[in-house]
Amino acid sequence: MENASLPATLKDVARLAGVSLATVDRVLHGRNGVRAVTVRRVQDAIDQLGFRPHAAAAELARAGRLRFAYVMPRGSNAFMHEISASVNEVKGWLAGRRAIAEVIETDVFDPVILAATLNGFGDRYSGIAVVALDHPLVRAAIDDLVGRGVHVVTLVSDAPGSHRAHYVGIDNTAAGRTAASLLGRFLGGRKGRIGVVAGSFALRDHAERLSGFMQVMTGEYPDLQVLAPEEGRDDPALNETIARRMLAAHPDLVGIYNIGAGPEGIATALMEEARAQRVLFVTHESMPATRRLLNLGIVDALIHQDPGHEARSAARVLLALCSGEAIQAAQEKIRIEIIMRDNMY
Amino acid sequence: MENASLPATLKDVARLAGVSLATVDRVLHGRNGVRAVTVRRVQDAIDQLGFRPHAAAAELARAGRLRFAYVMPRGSNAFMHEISASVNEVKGWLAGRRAIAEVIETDVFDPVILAATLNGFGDRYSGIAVVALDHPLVRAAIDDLVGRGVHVVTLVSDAPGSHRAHYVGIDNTAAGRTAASLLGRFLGGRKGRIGVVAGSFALRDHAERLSGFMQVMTGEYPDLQVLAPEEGRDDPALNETIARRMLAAHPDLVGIYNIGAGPEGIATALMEEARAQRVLFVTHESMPATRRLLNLGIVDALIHQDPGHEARSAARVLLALCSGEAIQAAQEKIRIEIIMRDNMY
DNA sequence: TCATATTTGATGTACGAACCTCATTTGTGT
DNA sequence: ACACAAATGAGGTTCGTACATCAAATATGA
Repeated sequence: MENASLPATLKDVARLAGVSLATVDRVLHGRNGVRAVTVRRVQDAIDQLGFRPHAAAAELARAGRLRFAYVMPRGSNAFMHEISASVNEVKGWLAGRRAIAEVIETDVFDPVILAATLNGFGDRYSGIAVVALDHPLVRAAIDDLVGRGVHVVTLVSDAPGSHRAHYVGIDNTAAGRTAASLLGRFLGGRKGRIGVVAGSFALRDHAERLSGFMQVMTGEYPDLQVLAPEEGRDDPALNETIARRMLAAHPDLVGIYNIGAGPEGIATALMEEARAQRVLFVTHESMPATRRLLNLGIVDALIHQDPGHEARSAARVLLALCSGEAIQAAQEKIRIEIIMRDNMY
Repeated sequence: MENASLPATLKDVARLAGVSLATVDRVLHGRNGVRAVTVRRVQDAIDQLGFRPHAAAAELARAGRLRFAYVMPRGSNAFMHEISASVNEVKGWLAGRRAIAEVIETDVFDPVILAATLNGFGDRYSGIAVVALDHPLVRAAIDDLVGRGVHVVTLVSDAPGSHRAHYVGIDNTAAGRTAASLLGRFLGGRKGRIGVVAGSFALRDHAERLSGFMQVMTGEYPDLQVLAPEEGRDDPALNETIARRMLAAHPDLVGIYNIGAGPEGIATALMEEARAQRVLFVTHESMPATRRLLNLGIVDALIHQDPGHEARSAARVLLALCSGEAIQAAQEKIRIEIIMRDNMY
């Protein structure tokens, strides 16, 4: 690491490696025409000096602009729309950094279509943020892109087996645990049954949330019995039907955890239900609709991930990856936020 | 806004305003020697073109000329140490952006000393982040700096009447409300008394938290009676004494809210207390000590503000202020985080 | 060993803004 | 109209990297 006073520059690397600037440049950009021995010598110098390209200089010198793609689900739920909206805000910031972002909408829930979309990119983009699907076809498409030198990060929904450089999103197991803790604490010792509504258990994030939820419920709140989870396909109408059926079948229902989207349906069912004690309701994501329900007292708490932070984080990470900068782990960590009436924003 | 295809540069501004690059530069940096009419003409051109200085170019040209000071409390509580530690990490990031940050430790709780420290800075720094005190002397010192062209942001603790450009910290009233909601919800209808321990009501943030706490308690939880708040001066030992006295005097004490630092003392008192039903405990800031208490089940929830985010945010804002960049409001908003066992990090 | 291919060096330009100096123009008061 | 100050222009240098070109050195194969 040498002297930490001033960051090392390319010139320093060249001097230490005993080669010219041009050669360092070739190594740094993976251009061919450099012997393996020389490559190693340069890389040693880079390591020894702790050299990191000065992002601003790189950006300034970059001839063409960087092109990023955000691959988002088409016509999906409100939360995804919030992310898309945030991406549009990020475009302005990226423009200032001489990078262009495009939002590509596709059916991310169909592995074949999503993989085809990714495969069709060629090398149009230098970086891609994709709301992924944990499926062999998708993993293969991602790995193919990475192999061709495209930087890929997953957004909101991960594809853990792939070679994506980074996952921008929350730990969904922990999110499920958090939901369970909140319900358990808010119920303060009351006994009864808990209903769980998910979008689809085929979605990795939903399955993980459920798993975390069950961990805590069975482990810490034995007085609360969780009903068999049901799939509402993120559809408010279907969710409403499910919630009504649960309420009717179980007079001792004391709480509902909605794992996916479409909480409005469940809220409708709850609002028409008159019980001595309210049925608690925990759902995900802070959005106009859910904030309204929180204010009305229908929803008791929201488990939130900040779409703005996610969109920005993906942009920062892609930019860092493209320019060889270090990623600030602490900054890019997406938090599981608990939102109640008073810390709403 | 003209043509959005390519961002406008200084040259474009100069051409449109009909002046030279040098004059634009003078206007941009508030150097004197430019007629008011000319200044306006240049600013009109800037607005018309939507000119934003190219961050990377500015950074590159800056080359270490920016000096920032973080004015932090000396020998204070653990949370402040966490911020100081974060600031040290930020130094590295700032170094990469060719800006220099220094941490100045002083007695920020004494208005005279703090004001003297600020007054002594002259124009050694182009930006200052200060853990402020809401006091006329301090406000005057800040205003003086601002008047001399130094960019000032307040950190964690604000000085609302001053001309500081930005406050990096949470809404403490809302934080107090959040604490009350959590206690209220966790108690699930139990009746009883609530104890409140603060550091000092002379500290604006403590007073604000208390105010928010009382708002919610009196408004929403009439079954919970709040005892007269006590001052523990952020001292664990004193806090322990206070907590013991509260527990002894009130068999119906069901919860404690610790507004300031030193929660360990209260925890000690609580751990030695054997009651049929636990006394709930809500305190501020996620740190090793409080996370331990959360894991042990002594603390039920933490109201947290992320010191890393605050240190970085101050750096970003100062950098933006110094280089005429826009501040990303959504990004710089410091959130009131609710931490439980499962979303701890 | 020679011809050829591969690897490396030397050098220059560009990026956009910050900041500097020195000349020149413009304005002001008398 | 003059001196003098204030305002402005012109131009250069710097930051660290990307990228291009051409020459020189070295390695490789027949």
